[in-house]
Amino acid sequence: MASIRVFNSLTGEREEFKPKEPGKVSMYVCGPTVYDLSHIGHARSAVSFDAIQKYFRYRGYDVRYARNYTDVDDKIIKRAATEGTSSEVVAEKYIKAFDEDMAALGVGLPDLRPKATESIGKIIEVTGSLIKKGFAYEMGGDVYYSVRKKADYGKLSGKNIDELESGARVEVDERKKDPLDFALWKASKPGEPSWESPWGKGRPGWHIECSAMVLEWLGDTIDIHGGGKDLIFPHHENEIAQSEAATGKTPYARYWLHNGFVNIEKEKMSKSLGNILNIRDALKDHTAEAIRLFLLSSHYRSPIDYTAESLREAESAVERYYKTLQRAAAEYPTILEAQPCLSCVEDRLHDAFKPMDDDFNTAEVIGNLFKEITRMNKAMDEARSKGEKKGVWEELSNSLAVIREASKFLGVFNRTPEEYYKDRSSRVEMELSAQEIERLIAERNEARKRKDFARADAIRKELSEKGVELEDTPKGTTWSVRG
RNA sequence: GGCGGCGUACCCAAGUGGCAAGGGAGCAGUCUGCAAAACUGCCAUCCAGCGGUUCGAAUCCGCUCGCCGCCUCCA
Repeated sequence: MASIRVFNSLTGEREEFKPKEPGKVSMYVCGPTVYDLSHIGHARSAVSFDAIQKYFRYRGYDVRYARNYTDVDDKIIKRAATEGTSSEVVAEKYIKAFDEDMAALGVGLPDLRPKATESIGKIIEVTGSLIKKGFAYEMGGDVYYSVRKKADYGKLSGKNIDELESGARVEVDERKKDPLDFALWKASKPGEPSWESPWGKGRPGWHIECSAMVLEWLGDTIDIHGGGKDLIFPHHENEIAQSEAATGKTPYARYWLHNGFVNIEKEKMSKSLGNILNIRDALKDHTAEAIRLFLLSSHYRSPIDYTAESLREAESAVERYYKTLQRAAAEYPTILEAQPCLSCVEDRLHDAFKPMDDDFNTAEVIGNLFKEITRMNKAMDEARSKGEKKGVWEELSNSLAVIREASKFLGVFNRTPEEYYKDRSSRVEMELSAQEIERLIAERNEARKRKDFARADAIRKELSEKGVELEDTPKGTTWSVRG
């Protein structure tokens, strides 16, 4: 079996993926800080790594995948204050919302979903050992990591300490020995969530929690660490520093994978622009499947632009697939239920999925799936014009096999046409009931039989104005709701 | 100022040394009472520009122009 190549942010190159233990993959991806609804950027990260994780499994790896919830943080505390409630309540509320959004997008549950607050013991332990080893120091109840204690600080982001400091954008904190030193442990103010520690009551800093959760659940060296590109500095840089200092083992993560950003109509999503797109708002306008297809239609490291146009295109692409399925089922009953023959398409599967082995190129795989869709339609067209169905069933079955295998890791094209159209119909406020539509279709077909095409066209027009589109097929008239 | 990325047709987007995937739009045709869908054909002699390396480059190197990200919480 061909090996998988991954782009490693640490080296800036594509490398052959060699896990620490053959056949096994340990993987950690930074999850959300749960102080608000998650946005389309979280969706991209989650969907990208979901596909990656599923592909490893598809390829037979034994995967242990963790994605955390940061449930103790300044923003959560602030939010709790404005809502007049506790951090715990805020965190729980948005963890639930995040989980719902992920489920809607078909993101599988990671094997482990640790919360920062559940690893406080480990955080204190790691912090303590960093002090003991001289990498961290205590200052009035705070504990800081000393970035100058390890020579290789900056190796992930390609920065060096002196240049960072000349940037002078780092706030100066008198308690720190060096402006770049970061908090491992923060003394808590009254009313804030806090835990007893050797340095008094306090709470963990941001970076240490991920290190602690990784060390606690996955070990000293993991295979893959993922997250958004923006986390490279300082978050992941700091994670590497503190983890490698604490364990004395290098590397902390063998491969670092970072996904690109989502822009909205060519602009960066930001609070100040007020263009943060929540996942649930996106789901109001588009099907989850179209959103997922859109996210996977570009390489995970490239920036992508979320626009009304690009989503409409994704929606059309999804519809093209289900229309083809619907047609296949109409012309070749039971084709969708039949067991496909995987051994018949071994070579095609290999060719179609090969791009995944080169840094998870989902975009190219999707392109290959559309070739299969064209192939299905072509076979059915030829059979119809020749009046000879011989061989078509196998042709359809083989293409379906390829698409369905891909859907195991892409997470799209995995529904029946009925489910798809039902979902689309339910998204539109229907002025007409299904029964009413069926009645009008029957009336129109009567008119067509009488060759009363004026009446027939009037009914088509009437339905169209209400968002219902008709299609006359050899098997009768079908209708769908315009998305 | 420092670090990094990107620039492929009307739009989106693969391609990472051997004669430019795929989706959308458009045009023409087949089919259809009409329409839609589907299918067929057309749609980048060229991959921001200029040099260089090479038998051969969109793909490697250099320079120029343009866009973007990070350096501060951030997926």
